[in-house]
Amino acid sequence: MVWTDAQGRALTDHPRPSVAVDVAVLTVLDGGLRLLVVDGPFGRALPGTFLHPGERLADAAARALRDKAGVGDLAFHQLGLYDDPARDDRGWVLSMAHGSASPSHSLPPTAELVEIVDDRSALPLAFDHDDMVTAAVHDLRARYADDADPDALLGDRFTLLELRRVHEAIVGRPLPKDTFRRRMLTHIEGTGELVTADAGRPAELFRRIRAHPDA
Amino acid sequence: MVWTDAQGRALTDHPRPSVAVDVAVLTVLDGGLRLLVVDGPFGRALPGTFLHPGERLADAAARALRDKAGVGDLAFHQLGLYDDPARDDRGWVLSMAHGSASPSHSLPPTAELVEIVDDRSALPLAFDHDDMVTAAVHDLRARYADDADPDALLGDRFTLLELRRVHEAIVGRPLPKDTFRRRMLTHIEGTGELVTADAGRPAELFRRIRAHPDA
DNA sequence: CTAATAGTGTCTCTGAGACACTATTTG
DNA sequence: CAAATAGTGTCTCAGAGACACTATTAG
Repeated sequence: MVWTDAQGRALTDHPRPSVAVDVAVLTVLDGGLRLLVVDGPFGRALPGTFLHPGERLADAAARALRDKAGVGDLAFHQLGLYDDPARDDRGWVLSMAHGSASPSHSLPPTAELVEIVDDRSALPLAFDHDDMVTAAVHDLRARYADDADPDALLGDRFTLLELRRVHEAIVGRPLPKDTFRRRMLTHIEGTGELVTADAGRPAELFRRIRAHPDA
Repeated sequence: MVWTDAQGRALTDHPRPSVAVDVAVLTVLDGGLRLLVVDGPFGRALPGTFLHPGERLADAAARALRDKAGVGDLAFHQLGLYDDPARDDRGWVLSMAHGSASPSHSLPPTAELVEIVDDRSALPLAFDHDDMVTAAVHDLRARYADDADPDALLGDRFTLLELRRVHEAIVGRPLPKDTFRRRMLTHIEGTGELVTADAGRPAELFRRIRAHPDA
């Protein structure tokens, strides 16, 4: 049996698009957001690849990160499918944009990180990757608005100052320390441990609390 | 010049997936959420279609709604790309799920509307369409949480009772009328007009306010 | 001691929820 | 008049922001 679409054409008669995945990996460095980019024949671009036959999108995205940028084990999620037929000169290519956030020390030292300015890459990217980056930044901001550190940009344990620096980089403005502390205390819990910096009173180390208590 | 991927294969050598679009159209009827479904060879399913060569996803989704369900002129947005290689027995088919909301009176009288119970279709759907519906319901709820009527489920003018009924259907629980009124007054503005129902004091008609004042 | 950083007490403002009240219509 | 629906006054509670205060370290 051959399945046909509404126009009576067999499925296999349809020219099909190539499907790609691209991943916008964001990180926090020097108090600001940065984006992982790779250089290729089209200039600076997000790490990406074409979907292999039968492959899952998540697997393709992980493969792109590994092969193009040398990073592994990142969590990411879908942002949107970019579908302008003219978005790629090579032909009809749809690309599923993914967003990810990861601590800068987990990226290879050779990784090229460009600044995020005004929710965009400071250096222009190939294809429609600039739009993907803006979507990734907005998505990151939305997910950090109501949680402490959902993407584990910090390690298991962290001080409230470290957590606040991460949030400030993501929202792009300074946050009041007292309000921030009280707001976060519903999402994190103190270990008894103290850690001392160069000067001043030692800070307590906190850890994330599992899930939302209302879920 | 022939572009190749990281494995050195030419792009055109890749077997490519079929790409489909599916649309979860939600509406409010009799105080509850309903879903527009169509009957096909696989049973009840969301209206959908295969992407035609060079076509935009939005155009394909609009075409599916027109051809499969007889509805036009709906706004929708992307929910996610469903990519399980085994999701469709006919072969390798990726499907971009879209969500939409539209007033029930704008749907054809013959449209089949199934109830939404517990964020799912009361009747099971083909493929992975049940998952798409749940995503659409959550998306709808998120977008109505901070706005009056972003998808224009009501007409230009409406009473606060009508608006509250819509929100109650979407969040799935009754809402207190006084709090709801005060919360909505930042998103809507009163016309001077009054409208009288069967009994009781006439209600004022309101309209949506353009955009968020903080944007 | 001072400088520096961590953390708290408290006031104000705003918004949600609860509850009772007033206002305006039909019959 | 009673019934029904629209809309308001007001109290309480919770959370955000502002500001000043206390606490604990290094030197």
